[in-house]
Amino acid sequence: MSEPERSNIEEDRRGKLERLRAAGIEPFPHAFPGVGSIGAVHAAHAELADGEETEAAYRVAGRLHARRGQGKAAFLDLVDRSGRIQLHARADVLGADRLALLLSLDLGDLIGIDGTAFKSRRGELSLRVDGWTLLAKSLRPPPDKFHGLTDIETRYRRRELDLIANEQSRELFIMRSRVISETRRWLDERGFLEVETPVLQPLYGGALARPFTTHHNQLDRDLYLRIATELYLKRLIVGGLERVYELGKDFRNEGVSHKHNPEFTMLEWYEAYTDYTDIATRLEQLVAHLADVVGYDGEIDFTTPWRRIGLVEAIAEQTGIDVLEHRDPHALHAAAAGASIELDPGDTWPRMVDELFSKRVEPAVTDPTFFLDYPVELSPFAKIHRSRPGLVERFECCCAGMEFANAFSELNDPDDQRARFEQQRRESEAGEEEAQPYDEDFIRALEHGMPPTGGIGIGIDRLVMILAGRESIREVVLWPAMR
RNA sequence: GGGCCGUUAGCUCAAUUGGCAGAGCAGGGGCCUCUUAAGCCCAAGGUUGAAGGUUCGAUUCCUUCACGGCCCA
Repeated sequence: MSEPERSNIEEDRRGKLERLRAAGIEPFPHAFPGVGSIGAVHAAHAELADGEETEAAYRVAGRLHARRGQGKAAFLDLVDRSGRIQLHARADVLGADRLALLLSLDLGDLIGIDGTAFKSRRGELSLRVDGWTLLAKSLRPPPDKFHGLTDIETRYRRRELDLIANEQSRELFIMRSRVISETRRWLDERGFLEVETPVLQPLYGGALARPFTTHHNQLDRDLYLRIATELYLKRLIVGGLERVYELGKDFRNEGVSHKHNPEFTMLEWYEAYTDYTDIATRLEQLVAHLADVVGYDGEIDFTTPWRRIGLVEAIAEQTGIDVLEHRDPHALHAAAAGASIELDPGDTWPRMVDELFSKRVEPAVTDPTFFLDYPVELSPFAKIHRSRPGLVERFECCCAGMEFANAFSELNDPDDQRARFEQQRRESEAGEEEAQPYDEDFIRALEHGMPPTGGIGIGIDRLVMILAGRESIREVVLWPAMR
């Protein structure tokens, strides 16, 4: 993008920059040691009475956010990551020249403050400015100090401005960071090993999705960006690492929507000697813990144990249709039509089941719920159900109308896995673009023997949406995909 | 991909049936020592997303395009 003509406001700021330099002030110094957080100042003086003064000195730093002048004194607002604090700058403390220079700074400038805590007569904790340092000159005007930045496109494309202007946005991404670090800590404490598997893969797999393709110049071959970490992680289970997880980006070449971003953060973990019911227990404990840690105070009840219901039973509950009694597309289509639900008559039976679930069951979920046991056709990596023919041991977990986790008793019979790949190949040849490619290396690994294993994938972006009460994935991804 | 809506000053928003494009904040010049969306006075700030069309005259009506939002696929 070419540099647009500067506005008068920018010219004014550059003029001020030169005046500061002429006055011997370095507008871009190298460091400001010993900075404390504004939040810590608030925490230390919560009990101060209105009008009460202290001797407590602090060094803080942040962005100049507002200014209320009074001639020979002024109030300024300083904002850092932890919050906002009011500054009181007085000519009788600073001297007329330093006060004037301070007041000549622009909103958006980064400054460091040495100050003494007191509470104003109106009851606001403040710092009396004993000294100040310009830390970086801002050459562009910040967003509106009162309205913040409301234009949605600008908030996504120029997230730094959103973070400057909107405290809720800042809090959300701090919360997201907490969710991720706490998840790692929680898994580490339980003996899981964090691993890193290839993002660039010669063959993609582990999910029903279309991949992004890229090219390695020297090897002169196409590579895929991973759509899941599943198959590599299970090879680590074969290798004896027993409990592994990976938390990172997956990439799926599909449309964007309020719950889909083409690159998204996925947590997958695999635990030897467990099945999907053990995984369900771990998931509900982890999420309840995260909700507690981030101080969740919304409508959703994360109290464990969560409801567990069969997928078939859940569909029957919402639609009155027992899909297992209509085990072919014609019969199911007719049954759905009888319940005033329109299905695509060209779909396969498992697709219709998936459609009924997505349209009727998922949207009705508020509190977190496990939906257990899926048609085998939809689940090429899940183990056959120990007692229900035609189904596999799999659950999806939904909350706030949205799926956010998917888990199986992992298929470890290499011959069955080979048969599933063959089935996927037939679907691919029939035009199914999301079918799995045959992965011989994975089969060979299974042939060496994989212990019974439970595994799960958790959509971290969606989990953050749920915990933050946001309706759009774009609100919880720093730079969401834009056209 | 389809439908609906939007794009006006740095930011947030107005503008009657098609009739001189305005305000608040920010920025500039002044006044002001407990204010907090501080206040008061003065001056400035625009290719109304882009291109084309209708018209004496277009922010307004029409067409196309770009970008975005919401809903649907």
